[in-house]
Amino acid sequence: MGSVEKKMSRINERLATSGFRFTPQRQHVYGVLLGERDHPTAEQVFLRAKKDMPDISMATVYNCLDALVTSGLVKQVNLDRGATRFCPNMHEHCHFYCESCGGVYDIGLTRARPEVPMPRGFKATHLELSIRGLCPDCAVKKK
Amino acid sequence: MGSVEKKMSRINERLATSGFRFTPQRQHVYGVLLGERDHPTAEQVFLRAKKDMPDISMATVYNCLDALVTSGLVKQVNLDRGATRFCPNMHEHCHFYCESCGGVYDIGLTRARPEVPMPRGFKATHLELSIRGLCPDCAVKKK
DNA sequence: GTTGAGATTTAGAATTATTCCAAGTATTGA
DNA sequence: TCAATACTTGGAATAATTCTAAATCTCAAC
Repeated sequence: MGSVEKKMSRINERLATSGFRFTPQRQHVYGVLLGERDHPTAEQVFLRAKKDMPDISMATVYNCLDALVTSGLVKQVNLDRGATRFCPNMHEHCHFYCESCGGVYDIGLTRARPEVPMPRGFKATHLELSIRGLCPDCAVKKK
Repeated sequence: MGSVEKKMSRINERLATSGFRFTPQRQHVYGVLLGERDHPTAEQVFLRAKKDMPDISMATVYNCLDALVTSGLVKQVNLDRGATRFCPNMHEHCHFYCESCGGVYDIGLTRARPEVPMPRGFKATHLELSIRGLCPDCAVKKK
């Protein structure tokens, strides 16, 4: 069983443990995210989802994305003023944001996570690292 | 000369080196950010700025914020789906986002920045660390 | 299997956040 | 002084997200 199939099989229980139902729309939206790992916006997910499920609505796409995020199957990525992007990669990694083209890329994290001393009272649940700069294509063009 | 005055005196040259003019509106917007360090949205900056400069417009606030960000005087902070927030703290630090109340707090970074192995071709200009969780107030309430 | 409660989906309206535009004003340098 | 350019303003336009109400579906209890 491939990696994508494994992920798809986990969606049911993951949704359930967060109190959500497993629906064709949620499965399909998750499939769209797994299919093209380019950190699409809700709008892009909507357009892609409509190809195989023409009646799906934007409201449902938002609902599905929210359910997937809450269930811990998908990450929400906010790197600039534009639309939120979505990422089904739940391995520890960080995001690279290209300040020229706006593209977002996953960067693997090999080292241990950085230690941050929390001031008294703050309860951290997780840590996010992002990097801004130029992606390879834009770095070449800017020279 | 206090810290705020020092910062205000630097705004002129900083804007100039980025090709912007030093205007009363830009000075005032910067002052608003320095005055209350709670990571306000553009809307909040607008409301505060209007108190002492009643004719300033929303478009100008966006223009000023953009100029300040481009000049390296202010950071733009995107942690969730909501409006972009602005932060005049340019010391190395990270942001704590409270998932309950949406508040944003500066957290000092004592340790060295984490090392991230960049894939070939990517040119990183800077690194951002953010932490999600519960702020002290919300942590107590949730118990 | 019927029934009822609650979850989900849908289209579209509403709201929020940001950008764009055109006209007037200010500033700069020749 | 003049022209070019930057800046500000109000309002329109666009983009992103949330809300609403009605229809549909699912599950569990009966």
